[in-house]
Amino acid sequence: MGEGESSASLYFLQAGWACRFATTRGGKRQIAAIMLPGDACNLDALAFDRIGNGVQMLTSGRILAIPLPEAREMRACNPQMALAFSWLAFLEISIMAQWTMRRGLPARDRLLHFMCEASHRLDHGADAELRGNRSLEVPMTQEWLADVLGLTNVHVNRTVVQLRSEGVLASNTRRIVVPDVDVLRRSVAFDPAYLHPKEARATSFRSVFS
Amino acid sequence: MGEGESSASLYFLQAGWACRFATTRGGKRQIAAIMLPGDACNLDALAFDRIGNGVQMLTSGRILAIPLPEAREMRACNPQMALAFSWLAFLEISIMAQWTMRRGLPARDRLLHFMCEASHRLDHGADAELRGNRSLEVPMTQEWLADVLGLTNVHVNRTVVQLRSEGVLASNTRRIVVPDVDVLRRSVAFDPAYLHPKEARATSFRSVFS
DNA sequence: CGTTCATTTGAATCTTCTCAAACCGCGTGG
DNA sequence: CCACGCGGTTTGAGAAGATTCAAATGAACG
Repeated sequence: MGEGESSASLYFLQAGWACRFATTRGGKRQIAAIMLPGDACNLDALAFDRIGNGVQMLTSGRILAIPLPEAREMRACNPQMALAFSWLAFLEISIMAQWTMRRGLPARDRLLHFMCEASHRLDHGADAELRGNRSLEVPMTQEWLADVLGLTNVHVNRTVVQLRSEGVLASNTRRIVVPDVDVLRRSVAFDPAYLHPKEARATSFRSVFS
Repeated sequence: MGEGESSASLYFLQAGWACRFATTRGGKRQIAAIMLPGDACNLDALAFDRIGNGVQMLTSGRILAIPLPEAREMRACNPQMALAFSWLAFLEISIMAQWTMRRGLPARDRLLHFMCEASHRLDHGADAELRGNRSLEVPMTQEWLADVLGLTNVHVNRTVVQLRSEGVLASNTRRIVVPDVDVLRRSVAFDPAYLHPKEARATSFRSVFS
């Protein structure tokens, strides 16, 4: 799905990692959000004709597509569904506020904060396989990670090398690995409240879309 | 309204400037959004019990408060209203994505981009008085602006001084002034598409809340 | 094996921050 | 009327963090 296009369906990610991105005037790719199992890829299609962001898979995965008219129908006729949609939208807002905040942190904290977010989101996400894991695999090259964090790939690399020497990270090509999530979480200040982990992710909802 | 509190009402800004902010662990204030006439201040109260951000006025103004139960009632019983709420939420998402992106720009562009956003939003906002003005008054100290842009007040100042010497800005104490918005818009790459200016801001909506 | 993509390293440079001090405008109380 | 304090702006100098450009190394895949 390219930037500025209009999409015919609403997409829900059921397995795998994906991201939403924009390309700046300077030709640089800016990743605006990452999607994990259970997340919607292009909720805004419900409201706007033209989508601001492109969407791309980071891994192989499974996607559920709901034709837009059908999705709008669901929203209009089923109040539970409408609530679930808007709950997802507000969660996105909450997460994006943190992404803005994160941009103010130094590179090391920025990277660790992102890893923490990912691990918490997987813990509460739709893919039961991924919940409560001791370790975390982030299926991104350092270059993609740089676009997520708003850093250069070079600087991300220096930071990764550093964190590896501290034992917080491991990495092979195309993957950043957190061997022990507990160690990660102790190494940076992270308050998962903004992910609203406790509040039911509209339970009826998960059973439908995940 | 403080951070982490729960709010009893939904607040709509009818006149004046306000902002949503969070305080970081380091005690620094991070402004997550600014609200202009016609904007909702705490839409997320519709979904979450505890609000992540504090809300504060930047100027005197006028606020419309709708008790939460009543707002939820409106959403549930009036499909038009529900659509309007969610349209506002998606607009917020779109704007916040740009705020993240903006953090990747150098200070000068960051500042100008923000000014452009403000001028466009005022042009399409609820306060008719403010529409189509040749000049723009941003009622913020450089220190607040720094918190918006994620810069230090010192660096904002240097940037302001520079832009003033170029004739793009003027400023007296407590106010940044753009004498000529056209000059501003020519001085930085800015695409207002993300503000979805064309799409009706749920017209029925504006008449109710503005 | 050669090609391509990703990671790593170095050196120079740039942007922004920090700390510190001076300055200015404005209102308050002496 | 003046002295003072306060919040906001301005300036300087040094340091930290991140970028750029360039090149070397490594891993995977046909």
